[in-house]
Amino acid sequence: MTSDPSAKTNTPLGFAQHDHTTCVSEGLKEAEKWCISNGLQLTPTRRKVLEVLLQEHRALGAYKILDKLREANLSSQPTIAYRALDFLVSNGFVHKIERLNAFIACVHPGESHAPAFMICRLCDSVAETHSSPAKGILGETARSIGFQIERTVVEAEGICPKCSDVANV
Amino acid sequence: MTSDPSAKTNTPLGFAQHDHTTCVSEGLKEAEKWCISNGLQLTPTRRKVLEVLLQEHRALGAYKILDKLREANLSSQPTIAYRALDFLVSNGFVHKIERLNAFIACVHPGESHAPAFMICRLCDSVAETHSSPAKGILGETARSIGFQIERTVVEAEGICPKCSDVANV
DNA sequence: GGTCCCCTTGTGATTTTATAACATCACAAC
DNA sequence: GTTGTGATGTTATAAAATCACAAGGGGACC
Repeated sequence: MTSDPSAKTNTPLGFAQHDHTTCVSEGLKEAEKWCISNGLQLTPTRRKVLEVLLQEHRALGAYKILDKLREANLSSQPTIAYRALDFLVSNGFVHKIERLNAFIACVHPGESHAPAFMICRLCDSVAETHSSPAKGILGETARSIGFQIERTVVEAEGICPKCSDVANV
Repeated sequence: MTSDPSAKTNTPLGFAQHDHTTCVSEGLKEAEKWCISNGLQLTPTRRKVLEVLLQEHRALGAYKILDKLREANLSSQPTIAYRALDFLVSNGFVHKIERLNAFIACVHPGESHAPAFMICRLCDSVAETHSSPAKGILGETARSIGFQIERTVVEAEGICPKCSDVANV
């Protein structure tokens, strides 16, 4: 099975080829806009953390991020990174990948969504897409017993198209 | 392997009232059967860990479990607990709740299934049900881009019926 | 009986991830 | 100027997970 990376609007970034330079600049621009219009501060530390994450379509652990902060002559204590991450996660710019205890930049911040992730266990890349767990069996069950879903974690682990191709060659 | 003939297949335990004494004994019995027929050893440590988890319909962290092992005069090093947990998870007797970095006994071991969990953020109880993420939008996306899903993590966070009632009284 | 292999456990150290507790700083409002 | 608020700084510690290596225990096989 060969993957066809040629663009499909439905193709999640991360596994697909794309103009990556815009990912960072666009992402930062989006965040800035959102912060301004919501009275929030995209401070240097927060901005740097977001930038670092936007540079990769993979999840980074908090301590890897901390290293990057240190390189940038910003503060170097765990608390700092976690605080920035809290802010970014709360505001939807970054998601936590629970399966990896790591963080990844959101590919379409601002939109409210129920994100889902595909994690390649070979190359560690992560692609974001969306799910609607509340519409499926889980949602039915929850409604039937009176469980109020506030948030869902949906993470699929497996093999990405690239690694799949390599394995078949 | 059928484990649960009664009609509660659609009602997750954990939030529901039920005869809890059987949860432990039945769970252990199931595990024993499975191990015997598969040439696996349900050693004292493994058995104790499973027992501890069966006693609660909530997730326990590895170190909480370790405490219980210590109380039972079994070994007290993290490695011990993690090894037993690995075994139990691999064989489907226990699931890891990624969101909580904690573990919970499976309510219907033996059946192959894609488990999903509902986690109450107020009382910390956890109920297991099942999902079919591969059938929804996520599955479609994965197929369309050639991502091979091997395993899914589906965890819903929210408020359980009990806590919901309390809040409304 | 011996010995080999495999699975399991024992032990100690270390790494990775995350939070607690408390002090300080900057800026705007009053 | 004082106060309130949000952000940062600093130190310490808790919690979760893994690594490396030694040793026991029981079948299978000769």
